[in-house]
Amino acid sequence: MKKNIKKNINVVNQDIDITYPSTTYKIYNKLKKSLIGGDLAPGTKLKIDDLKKKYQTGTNPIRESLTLLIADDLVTKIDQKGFKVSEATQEKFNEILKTRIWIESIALEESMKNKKDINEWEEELIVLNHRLQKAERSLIYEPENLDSWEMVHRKFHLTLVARSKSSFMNKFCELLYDQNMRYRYLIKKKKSYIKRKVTVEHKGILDAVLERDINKSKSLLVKHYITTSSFITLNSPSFVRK
Amino acid sequence: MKKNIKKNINVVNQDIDITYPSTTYKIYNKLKKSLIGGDLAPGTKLKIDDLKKKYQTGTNPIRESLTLLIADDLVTKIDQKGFKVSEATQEKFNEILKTRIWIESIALEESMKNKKDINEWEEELIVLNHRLQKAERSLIYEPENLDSWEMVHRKFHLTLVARSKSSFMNKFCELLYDQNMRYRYLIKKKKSYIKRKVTVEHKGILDAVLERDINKSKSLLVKHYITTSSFITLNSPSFVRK
DNA sequence: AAGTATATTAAAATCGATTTTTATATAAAA
DNA sequence: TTTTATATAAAAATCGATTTTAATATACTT
Repeated sequence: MKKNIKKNINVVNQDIDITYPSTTYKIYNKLKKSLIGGDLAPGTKLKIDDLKKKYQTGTNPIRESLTLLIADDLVTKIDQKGFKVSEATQEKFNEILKTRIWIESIALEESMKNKKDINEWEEELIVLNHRLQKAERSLIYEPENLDSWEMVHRKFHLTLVARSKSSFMNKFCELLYDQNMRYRYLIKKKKSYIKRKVTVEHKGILDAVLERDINKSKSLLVKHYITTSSFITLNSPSFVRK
Repeated sequence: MKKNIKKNINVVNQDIDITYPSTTYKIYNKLKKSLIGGDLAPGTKLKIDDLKKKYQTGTNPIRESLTLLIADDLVTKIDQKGFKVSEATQEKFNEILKTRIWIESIALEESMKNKKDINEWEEELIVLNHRLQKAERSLIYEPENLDSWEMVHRKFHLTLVARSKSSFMNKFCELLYDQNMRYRYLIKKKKSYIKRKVTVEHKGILDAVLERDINKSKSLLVKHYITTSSFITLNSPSFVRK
């Protein structure tokens, strides 16, 4: 018996193929949303049976999703003892900030040195920045809404550093961005996060990129990260749960 | 019914706990060895049923191992279409080399700037280099033998860059080292790899580190990587399988 | 012959039950 | 009381069968 009608759905006299993602993929995304959005407190034990009930599915998709989330450093596994939500500490946040600065400085420089399709890239950044200025900043994390401030912001920053011609660098940047985002939402949950006006900073970075001034761009990007991070740390002395 | 006697084995009048790793963990390591050692050709389809037979185990440990290997970039998954051995291309190798140079330059510099326990670190490097000079270089990959040239070499290089105080940097370095190692073994399988005399180069890097000359150390490390890579690329124009 | 629909086969993905291991509670000994 | 052993409960890990999806082969149509 079929659960879903998945193929050859007849729509206006034309057969089209609709392929749905696997259960694992869907659960992975739902869990990831909860983890980054701060709905699951750091250190929380992730029991297979509980998750099976919650997501109405079997052992396999749950375990596979959790295994995927290890790579994102959102879930931690101890062999034979199961999974838990990765801890969030001040030290780890400092590592994320530091590493982002190291990695993204290189990635931005390489993106700017890379002349291939540089005009298209600059135009894309202008459009993304424009959307960012218009978007309303929400308190909740909704990755499925690609027009949300958060998702446009993510795209803007990742596009900035995407042209180093290294898929590894791109992956590292993405990982670190999501890690950083998680900490922002953890702080929000503590209601101690001050919504900053970052509009001017983004415009500054964009202008420096358009001027093709590599050092200025890098230093503004780094300054942007340090300023934001100081807001996170000053207002919340510790992430460590009780 | 128990498959293994795993606990409270009485040895010389004393009960000790011996805990064996999970099947998943064991299969993961075996597969990783095959993937890095070049026993599994790039692009090969990894069928669950075949692997179940080969490793005499069920679906779950196989799928979970493969999922773990995605994070190592040794296995690629397409949703609903299964797993395959990650492709190995000249472009990807160039990316690995480039990214290693970027990342490890920072990591080495930070390792040297970090004065905490610096003497112990230098001594550890001296010992590792000594062992490296003595070790015989083998053609096959045996990660279980920690005294093998390959494993000592790995330890030497990773120790060199391990003190940046960023667990992310350490993870990136490890990932890239293993990726690079895989390409070396793929070349070996093609019998086109010339065993180089790298002893002098390692000694050079070590001496520069002991002199605490950061720029010299970095430039020798980079030179070491570029020289090695030129041997890989020159002697084997393409990794792409037929 | 080339394309399109249908049937068949193969493989991926999932399920639910079982086994193994760990964690907790209880009882016995020092 | 603290420690150590044993029993019980809970959770992780695994298994084997079933379901779903994709790939392939076959028949049908233009």
